[in-house]
Amino acid sequence: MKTTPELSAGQGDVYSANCPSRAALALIGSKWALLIVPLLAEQPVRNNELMRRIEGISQKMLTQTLRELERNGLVERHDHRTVPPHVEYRLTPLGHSLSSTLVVLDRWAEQHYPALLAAQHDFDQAESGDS
Amino acid sequence: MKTTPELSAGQGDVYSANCPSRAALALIGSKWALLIVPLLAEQPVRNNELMRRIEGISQKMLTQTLRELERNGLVERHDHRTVPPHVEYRLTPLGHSLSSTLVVLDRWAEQHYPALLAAQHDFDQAESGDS
DNA sequence: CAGCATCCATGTAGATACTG
DNA sequence: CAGTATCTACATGGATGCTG
Repeated sequence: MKTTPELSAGQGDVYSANCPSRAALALIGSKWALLIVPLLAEQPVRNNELMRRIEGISQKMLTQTLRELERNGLVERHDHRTVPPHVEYRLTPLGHSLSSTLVVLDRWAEQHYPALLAAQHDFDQAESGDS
Repeated sequence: MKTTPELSAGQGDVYSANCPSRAALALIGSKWALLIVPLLAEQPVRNNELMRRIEGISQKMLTQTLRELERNGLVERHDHRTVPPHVEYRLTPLGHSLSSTLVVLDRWAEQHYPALLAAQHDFDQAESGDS
């Protein structure tokens, strides 16, 4: 029985600076991918609807993130080639497998952010009050 | 008293730009927190060992991330106040609850990065080859 | 509607040197 | 050993205007 499992040792893990899993982690942990992927898990969504449902994202970052997700095989882009343009984004099977863990992360944030805010308050109080 | 606010839609979710859960998500999804938290889940770790085990992190980013995690109630800092200094970091219960989802994310990256690399290859091929 | 190009402000992160 | 301080390079990301 290993107390330090394969998580922390050797090649092929996220703790190795040169392992590509680092880059993968950076992609899937990026600010907007964290929101886009779980949203696409429900059903295919168009560019414009993504803009509306993800508050605060810019067209630039949306396209940029979608492209990167597409490039990594997590998202498929379907251009209906109509006028006016109609482009749908949907998850690949690989994207769905990722989404199932990302939704858990999103829900963790939604459920626990009050605790984080409370902790921040206490911490900042102690900071200003210590002598 | 409601300890768990509405989680479903509208306010209180990560898709609302003004919701603090966005900031929470940014913290827990940050490059280094993604690595530090699961590592601390195993057992308390000292600063120096974190530096060694997390390849590529700088002292600055390590301290900075640990501080932010501490401020948000995810990590506890134990200063033994000895000479030479001996400081241990460990997860709080809240931190452990987060860690259980982060380890899944880390493992996803480790398991699927070959698929991402393959997709990148195909995508880049198609890019340069399309007409 | 979808998206690209450009400019520009800010944030992030590394290197280095110094301190309790 | 465990930080802090400072400076700087670079990436991130927003605003705007234009195109198919």
